[in-house]
Amino acid sequence: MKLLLVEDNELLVKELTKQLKAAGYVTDVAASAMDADYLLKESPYDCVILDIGLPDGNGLELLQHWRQQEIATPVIMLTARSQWHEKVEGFNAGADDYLGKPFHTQELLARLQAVISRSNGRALSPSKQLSFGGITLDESEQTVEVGEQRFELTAMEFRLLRIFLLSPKKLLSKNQLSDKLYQFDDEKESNVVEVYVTHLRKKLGKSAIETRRGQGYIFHGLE
Amino acid sequence: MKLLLVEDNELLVKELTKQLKAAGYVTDVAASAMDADYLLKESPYDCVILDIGLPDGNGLELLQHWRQQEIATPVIMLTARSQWHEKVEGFNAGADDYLGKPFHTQELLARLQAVISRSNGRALSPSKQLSFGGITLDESEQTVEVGEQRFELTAMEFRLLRIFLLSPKKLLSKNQLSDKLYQFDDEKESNVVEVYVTHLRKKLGKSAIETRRGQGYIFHGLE
DNA sequence: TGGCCGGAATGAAAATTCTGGCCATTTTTG
DNA sequence: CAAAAATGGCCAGAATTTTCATTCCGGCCA
Repeated sequence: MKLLLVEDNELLVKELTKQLKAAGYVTDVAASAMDADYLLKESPYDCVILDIGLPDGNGLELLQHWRQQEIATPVIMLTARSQWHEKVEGFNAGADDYLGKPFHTQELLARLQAVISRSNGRALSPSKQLSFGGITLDESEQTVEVGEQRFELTAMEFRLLRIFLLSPKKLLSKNQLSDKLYQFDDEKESNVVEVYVTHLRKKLGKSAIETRRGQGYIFHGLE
Repeated sequence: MKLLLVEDNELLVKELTKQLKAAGYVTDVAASAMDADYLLKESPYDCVILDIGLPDGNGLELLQHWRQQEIATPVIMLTARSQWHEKVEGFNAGADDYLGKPFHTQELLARLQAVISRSNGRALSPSKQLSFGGITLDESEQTVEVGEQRFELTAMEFRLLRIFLLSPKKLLSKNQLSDKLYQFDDEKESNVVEVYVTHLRKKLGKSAIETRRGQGYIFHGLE
């Protein structure tokens, strides 16, 4: 799961990336509208967290620019607490949600979950858990429930499984997967994806993930 | 489709040949101007990728030499990013295109496609696909569209079909075909071409490729 | 120091390519 | 004109290459 954080306050960036990482997100950071624009066109993010006040331009304009180009990546806007009118404009410009600063990280995480699930066409269960075909992921505990059993997941396993759960029954190529698993700049030439598919299969059962030779993997749950 | 890569940087050569192979090209490599000159006279390449900075001579001089001899093989020059003046000289010397290093492989592939199609007198469709008589080749996916149907192609089938599509309605001998299908030093003494013509006919329909006994094949598309 | 991650190595499995052969058709030859 | 030779179509098994599964190991961070 890959996020683009557009924010120039270094302190905030440092803190947020730490928290986001702990929650299993990979985060690229852009400190300016220009960088953000470049990065968004380079790789597919699951969500953009966009500060309204940017050094080289207005966050809102950037967002409008994207929407005009039919870039549909979900966007959560960050605004100063008082600026209600701006918030409203934010909606009109096509933001999917907004958050007044300062905010609790928990709040941001909750909205991320909601926005990303929605954009993948998946509704969350009332208990806010991702689930498909008898396999349920507990995001706060980073554990998985398979039928009666419950397993702990390593960070990597958790991230991979979440990606599968967001797009069940869909073919995902190894490149798509590693794009979502790793940062923009560390291109990997290795078989980590395969390795972790193996790990997940040990916990979920062999048939939960089908491999399409030469194409990628498909997540089926327990059938 | 056969390329001659003239480049002495081993690392670059290794990476490029891999990518070119994946895109369905057969690539011979020359590390020096002398080798390049020799190889070009030995076998008919569809395009030469020529580094301007060679150990035993200047790439430009080599190119000029060829053009003086009326060798018309398309040439794409590789130049250091900054050297604009050299680029211009490149055109004067008869290069068909140039590319500043470093470059994205995608860029090179796009230009190869363009240069090769042009030199065969075939224009690409706006969507950059080769097409003739109801048969359309998708180069990025390595699939064909025949009327309503779509088939996947193996690497060999893809390469062969591309050759036919570049020269529709023209007689191509089996030798010409296998020249373009295999590397300089691993000429096949067998009936592979016939075998793959058979394979293609299964997908394109029997009449798409006419046999001229004792001479070769002619590609007609769907009539 | 222990668990996790990334990468390499190894072996298995699958897909593709190649080979040789046999048969059908066309061309050549006596 | 008929028989022989040459050529191409096509198949099935062998060989090769590609892709994937799995294990192992060094390094890193907590």
